[in-house]
Formats: sequence, structure tokens, C-alpha cells
Amino acid sequence: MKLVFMGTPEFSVPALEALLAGGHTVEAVVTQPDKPRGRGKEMQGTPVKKAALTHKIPVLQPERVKGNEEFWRQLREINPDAIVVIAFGQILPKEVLELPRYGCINIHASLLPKYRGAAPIQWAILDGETETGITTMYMEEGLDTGDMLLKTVVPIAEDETGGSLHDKLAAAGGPLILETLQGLEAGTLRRTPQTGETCYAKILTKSLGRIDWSMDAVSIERLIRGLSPWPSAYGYLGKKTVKFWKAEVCDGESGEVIKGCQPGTVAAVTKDRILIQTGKGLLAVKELQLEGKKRMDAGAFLRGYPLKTGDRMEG
RNA sequence: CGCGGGGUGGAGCAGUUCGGAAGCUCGUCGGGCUCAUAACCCGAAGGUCGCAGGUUCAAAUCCUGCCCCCGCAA
Repeated sequence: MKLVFMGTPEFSVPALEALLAGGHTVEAVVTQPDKPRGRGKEMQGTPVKKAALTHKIPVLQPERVKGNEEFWRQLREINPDAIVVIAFGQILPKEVLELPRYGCINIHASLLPKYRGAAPIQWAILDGETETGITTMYMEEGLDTGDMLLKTVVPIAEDETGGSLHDKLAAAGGPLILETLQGLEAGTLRRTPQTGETCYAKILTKSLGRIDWSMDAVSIERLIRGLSPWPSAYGYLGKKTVKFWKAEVCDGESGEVIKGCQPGTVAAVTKDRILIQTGKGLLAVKELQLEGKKRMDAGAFLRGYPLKTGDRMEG
């Protein structure tokens, strides 16, 4: 098929690669404009732009898609059979949605209708779901509300992080979009309206990762996993930020544990774990990172940092 | 030139202000104690103190340039 691909972050790249490997013709790639990123604030293209350039595909970076005459003209000129959209980051206006013969197909990182919106991957972990997946769907004007085409279910492992799940779902996107396009062309796909329980996955913000130690240990552990490696769950030790990378809910730790202390208190320190009191249960921190330092396991951290039982971790 | 922290035996750190024999906790190896152990005791190996210059009788420490890692911010 003759396609236009729209995407921005790393998540979109495997799908683009799969389309190319699958023999489709990607006439143009549309991605967000370059922005100053990273330390030093250098201008950087998006991951999708970089991938497109290595394949020598023309890249379009409209500041705004909506009401953009030049962009609209370029799209019509290409006249794609379908537009594949995955984590693009802009709302497409009606005229764009109606342009391609096979429509605008979106790859969404959840089992719709659950987790519509910006951060479905992480929210599935935060909510303690046991499985999630990806869905291909026809785009319409509502946010992730269009009729569904195909799904791939992906189980969420006990130690799943936002990062690991992101990678699994991104990898699953390639095969699913190929199968979807094939089905569209052959006319064998049914469109399934979204019915049943829906929910929205709000966009992640830095502040979401600030740990409230009065929450229960189960929720905090999910927060740590779901927000790893970005934006990460964190607290404060004195004035310094501490990021938490790995922890587990502590069930029945023996030894000298302070009983009934305030949430956020270091209830005990063992050879390779830091036990912190939460609103309900103890959290055993196994890997963490002090501001300016590399992430390290709790044992290494304790060798260099004088953390003692009774110290307070701020929220 | 966006702001800031840091690079010291395998790991994490102290020492740098006020230059002068390379230290701490842990790991590793050997030995001992013990029914046993991640516990304890004894001993050993292992470091161009990020790189390159400079100042000095003497530099981890002072000066200059460069490389790398990380937090904030995006």
C-alpha cells in the first residue's frame, strides 16, 4: 500500500520499520517539530524522524496539522491509500481523517476501550492489571473512540516496568499493523464498535512520581515499576531527590524492625534492602538512585550513604 | 554558552578548603572458629587517584585544556 506514517517517539519506530520491511511504500513520515532536548538543550529530531532519515523517507514536521494549508496540499498530492498513526501527538482534523481510501488507522497501546489517551502503558501497571495489549482502530474525531479492528494481548509480568512493557508493546505493533492493512485490503476485517467499560489514561507528569508514603506498599511498588524509567517514582532524603527503581512489598520480615512508625520512616536496614514504613505494610527498597549519582542496589547505596534505621524519607 | 553533582584498587564512599608516605565499608582469595552461616577472628592480592599538559623539592590535592557519567530542566 501507499502510506503516510505519523508518529513521534521511540514507541512508533518499530511499526515504521515493520511497514517498510513488509513491502509497503511509505511516501512520507509526519512527526513533531524538532525541539531543544537533553542536557545542553541541543535541537534534536524525534526518534521517528531519525528512523525516517536513515531510510531516506521525506519528513514533514508541521507545527500544527489542523488548518495547515501547505500540509493539507502535500497530503493530497501524495494521496495515500491509508495513513498509519501511532503516538503522533497531534489531533488530526476531519478532512485528513477522510482523505485516504482505507482511512486513518491508529495503533493504540491498550486493549480498547480501556485506557484511551496519552499514557495507557504505564497506567495499566499502576492499576495492577494482569494484561494489556495493543489495538488497531479507525480514527475518528473523538480521542481513541473509533471502531476497532485487531488486537494483540500482552500479559503484564510480576516485575514489569513501564519501560519493559513499552518495548513489548512497541514490538507487537509491527506485526499487528501489517495484519491489519492486509485485512483491510482483502476486505476481511470487521469493525468492532467500542462498547463496555472505558477509562482514560492521563498523561504522565513528573509530579505523579512523587511518593506519598501514606499510600499502601502495594500501590507504591506499582508506582515505582510503572513509572520506571520515566518519569520515575521519587522521594526526598534531606534536600536531595532519591529515585526508586526497584522494590518489593515486604511480607513478614524478621529482625529489628521498628513497629508502628510514621509512614516514610526507615523501619530497618539490612545488608541489601532498605525497609520503609508505608501507610499499609513495609516496602523493601532494592535499587535506588541519589541525585547526581548513578542508580545502584541498596547494598551499594548503604556502603556509601549513612542511612540508619529511624531516618525519615520525605514524600 | 540553560542550572547543578561527580569521576580515588572489583562495588559504594572519605581525603581536595590550609600540597608532603592512599584510607573506610564491602567484595574477592587463603586460613581459623562453628553442627552451620550472609555472623565472627587472622592474613593476602588488587589503585597510571578520568586523560593531557603546567607550577613545585614534592600534586588525588593548585593552574589550564579535554573526555566521560549523573540530577534538574525539556
